[in-house]
Amino acid sequence: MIDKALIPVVAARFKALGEPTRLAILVALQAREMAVAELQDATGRSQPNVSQHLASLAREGLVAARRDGGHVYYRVADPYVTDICDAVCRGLAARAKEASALLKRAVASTKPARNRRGN
Amino acid sequence: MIDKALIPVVAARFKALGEPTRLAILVALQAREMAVAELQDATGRSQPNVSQHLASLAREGLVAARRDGGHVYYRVADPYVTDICDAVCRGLAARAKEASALLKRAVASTKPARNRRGN
DNA sequence: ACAGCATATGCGCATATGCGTATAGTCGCA
DNA sequence: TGCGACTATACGCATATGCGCATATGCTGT
Repeated sequence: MIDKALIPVVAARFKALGEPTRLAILVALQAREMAVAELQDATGRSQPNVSQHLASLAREGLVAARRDGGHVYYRVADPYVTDICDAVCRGLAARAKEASALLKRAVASTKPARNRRGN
Repeated sequence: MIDKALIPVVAARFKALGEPTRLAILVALQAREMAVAELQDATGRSQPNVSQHLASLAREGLVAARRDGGHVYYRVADPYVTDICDAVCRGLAARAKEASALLKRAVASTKPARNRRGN
């Protein structure tokens, strides 16, 4: 799976992804490259905060910047980000499905069910 | 990619993965289910700390516990964990390759190269 | 050169988080 | 039931982290 020596490196990357604002930035950038002000609007955070999170993401190589006049446009730099998120979502979906099945059964045994013998 | 409403949920999962000790636990459990004491040995952390991290992972549904006598055996509960890590590693590999290429070129232009014209 | 917008950085604060020590709970066994 | 091994929880501490405010830096047009 993962080499033991790489654990801190991989963890750092997960850590970068494990913050709602940063993840929101990445999601927004999935559609197209955006300037800081646009990302500020997309996330509802202050401009300095967005800049800080962008710096974190850039340090991890997850986004890259491009200067154009007075604006700086950011884009997703790691093509596997989508794959990563998809895999996480599959896991969450499986977990949700399981949980809902458990709930259903719990409810069924709480309401003894009409027209049914043996409870 | 990700629904906006799910961002906090997904981020929580990444956060759980974004800690070296927790990631080390998951890597160890990839091989086989293990008791807490074994994981303590595998990670080099104190027993209470391992228990805490296991609790975090369990809350996220990433691991599950099974009691057997005086021992509690933990196993990976999300089958997609491997996929997630693989995707992250692919991204890291791509980034490393790029960086090494840049370094090579930098070195090449620093040592102007013998038997070569036009520098 | 100056004014003004867009972005980055420094700083302080409140909270979150990882860690170890101490302690409590759980189980099997005599 | 009492003891010992295994695991979970409580607590306190040091550090890390996210946040906004203030300010610095960079670029453009006048």
